[in-house]
Amino acid sequence: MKGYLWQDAATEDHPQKLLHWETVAIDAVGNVIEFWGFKRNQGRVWALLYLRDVALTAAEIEKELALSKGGVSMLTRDLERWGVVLRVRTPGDSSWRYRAETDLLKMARRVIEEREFSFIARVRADLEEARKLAELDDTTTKAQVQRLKRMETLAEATEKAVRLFLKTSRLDVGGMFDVFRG
Amino acid sequence: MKGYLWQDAATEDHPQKLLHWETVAIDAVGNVIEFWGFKRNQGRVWALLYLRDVALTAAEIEKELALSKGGVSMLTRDLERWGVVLRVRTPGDSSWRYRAETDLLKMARRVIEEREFSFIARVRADLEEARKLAELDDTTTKAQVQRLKRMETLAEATEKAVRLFLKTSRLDVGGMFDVFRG
DNA sequence: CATGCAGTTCAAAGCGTCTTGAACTATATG
DNA sequence: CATATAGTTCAAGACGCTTTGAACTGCATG
Repeated sequence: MKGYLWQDAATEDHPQKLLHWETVAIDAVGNVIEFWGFKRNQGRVWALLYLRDVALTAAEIEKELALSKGGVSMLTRDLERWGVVLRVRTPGDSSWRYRAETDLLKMARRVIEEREFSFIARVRADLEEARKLAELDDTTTKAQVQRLKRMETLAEATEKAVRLFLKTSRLDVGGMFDVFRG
Repeated sequence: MKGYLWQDAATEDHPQKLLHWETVAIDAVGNVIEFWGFKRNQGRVWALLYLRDVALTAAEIEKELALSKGGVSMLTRDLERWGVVLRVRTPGDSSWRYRAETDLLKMARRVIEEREFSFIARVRADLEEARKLAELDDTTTKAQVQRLKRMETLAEATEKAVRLFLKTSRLDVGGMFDVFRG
């Protein structure tokens, strides 16, 4: 059972340039994105770039969010790979800058689709295998086979629910995309 | 990002009385329940009791699933509290026995309702607070307020999606309850 | 009411993931 | 092409959750 810690990052002793409301919003996004199974700091970096609406350097991100140099490098790479952050090089500038590109739900959906579906498929396959093996075994009772089938039903219901979750989020956010791009 | 390890518990060096298909089914249930944010072993204990369909003692559970004494005590207490396992004392028996009572989805739904909804409510409240604070600040641009509103939309969409997930699972499993109780 | 087994508790260990920071590589610039 | 600065990598450390196991409590039974 995952614990959701709500530590205010501004509690740190590092000098913070972030405004209080920025901290609140950035951490809120960090928490949602963690809920979706990503790293909290991936959400925080995206949120900072999105709120500021200017391209920031790695050094600036590092300072604002009190992250390490290596951490920013990895986090921006992840966000870039997922297409939610763009890396730009302004002429006459010696370092890269990062800019929020699109919304996060796209990224969340992609992962749920790729990872969670295959996960549930695997569970279903295992339960099916177990039932088939049990049926070959003389000592298995009819009631046990029934119960294995009921477990399969459980997994199927789960898969169906997740599928619906994705579909809904896609519909819901159809409108949201426009808002985001507006 | 959580890794889902699929280790076959039968790989252990402990003497196993579990049949192979039992192991497969029990671990599959453990994996789904972990996906829902519970402990893998809570699912495994429930699955063992459900498959066997007889009341087992803590010592038997401990042996079958290769768990510790203290672990079984805590796991059965959790399952009992959630109402998915019943503790029974047969006359002339010096120890308690445990029996699977109902399906697991009920328990998963309850937690998603209680914990995840309040979680998302908190995210929404934080984003709203941030926006209100930002609006009081002269240096905040209109675009920034817009972006904060868009983040709220994101959280709202998430909440809506989770709500739909619950509703569907409840409907879906309306039928499943009967199957489970059949 | 003594004895032994069943059951509980919780500090410490285990384990997996995330983050750090120092060494390294790549790139811009004089 | 030398030097400084930006960016990457990854082993080690930090952190949080789960499990263990030994000390403890409670309960049944003679």
